[in-house]
Amino acid sequence: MKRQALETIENEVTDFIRRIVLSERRDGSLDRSSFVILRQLTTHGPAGVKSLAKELNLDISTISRQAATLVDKQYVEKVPNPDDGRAFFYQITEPGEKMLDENRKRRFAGLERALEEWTEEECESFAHLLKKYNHSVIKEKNKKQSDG
Amino acid sequence: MKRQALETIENEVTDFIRRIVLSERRDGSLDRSSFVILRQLTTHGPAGVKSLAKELNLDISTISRQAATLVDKQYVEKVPNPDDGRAFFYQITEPGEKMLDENRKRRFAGLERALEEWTEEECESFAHLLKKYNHSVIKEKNKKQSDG
DNA sequence: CTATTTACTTGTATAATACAACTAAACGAG
DNA sequence: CTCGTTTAGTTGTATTATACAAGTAAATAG
Repeated sequence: MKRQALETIENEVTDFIRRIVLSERRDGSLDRSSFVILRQLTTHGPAGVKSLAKELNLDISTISRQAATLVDKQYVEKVPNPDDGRAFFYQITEPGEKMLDENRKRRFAGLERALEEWTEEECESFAHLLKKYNHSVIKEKNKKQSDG
Repeated sequence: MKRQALETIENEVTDFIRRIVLSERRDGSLDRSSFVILRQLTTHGPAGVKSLAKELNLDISTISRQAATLVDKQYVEKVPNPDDGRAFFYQITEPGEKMLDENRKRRFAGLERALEEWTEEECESFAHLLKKYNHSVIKEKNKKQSDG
């Protein structure tokens, strides 16, 4: 029955998050927000705080500070926008890319160890459903917003 | 290829978390930690801060404060342990159960809306894999700890 | 009966976050 | 061109979840 499945998802999701949020904390290196910003910058190209904030669903001020610490660590460069004296592009640097890559690898390795005994089909199915889930949630959120 | 699937999982998981952590924030009512404590108390019965901390993988002090706010809100009662003058049991109250239940319903409803168009098979499969994932991660964590 | 351990609380610190106030550049109306 | 308004970004302040360390009081071991 679908209801049963949804209940399980609901329960497991809570655990899922707590577990990951916690495990990330100890992970050393990049915290989640830095990771997410760097990832956004590589996958979607240079951007200013405003668009980053929008893309990542965070407050501008949050991004502003986090980006500042990334600049500090020299993982990103703050390039003035030639067409607008107020605006900047944050651009990932060589060391930033490297850091992101290492982090990805580390995260990936943890996952690989955990899912060692999963079959390929299970992995693929989970990947697919997780992705689908994310899309469903985005869609639902947009719908809700346009409803008012 | 399994590697591809794992990469997708890794990517999607990051989004997944950010999304949920954020959406929970606006949810009003119970925050995640309160929710988790209440849920733990209903599913595993009354417990003191120490065992709760262990079960939930949080610091004792964190639980202590969170439990205190739950006592404040009268969602749990702090019952002295008759066999040990230092110890207490936190016990969910009637209003606490009600609150938990409402929250579960609300979370559930959100999920249901988001997954409206999923087939039953997809839901079941996702529920199953999420659960399996959680277990895999716990197992991996324990292994890592016993390794040293 | 004292010393140690245990269950819990409280002090302090950090990190991620939001909202609100601020600064400076850009833009639009006259 | 100047002035008021909007926009991009920063900074002040507050909140929340968290951990670690120090403290308190009860229990237990010698």
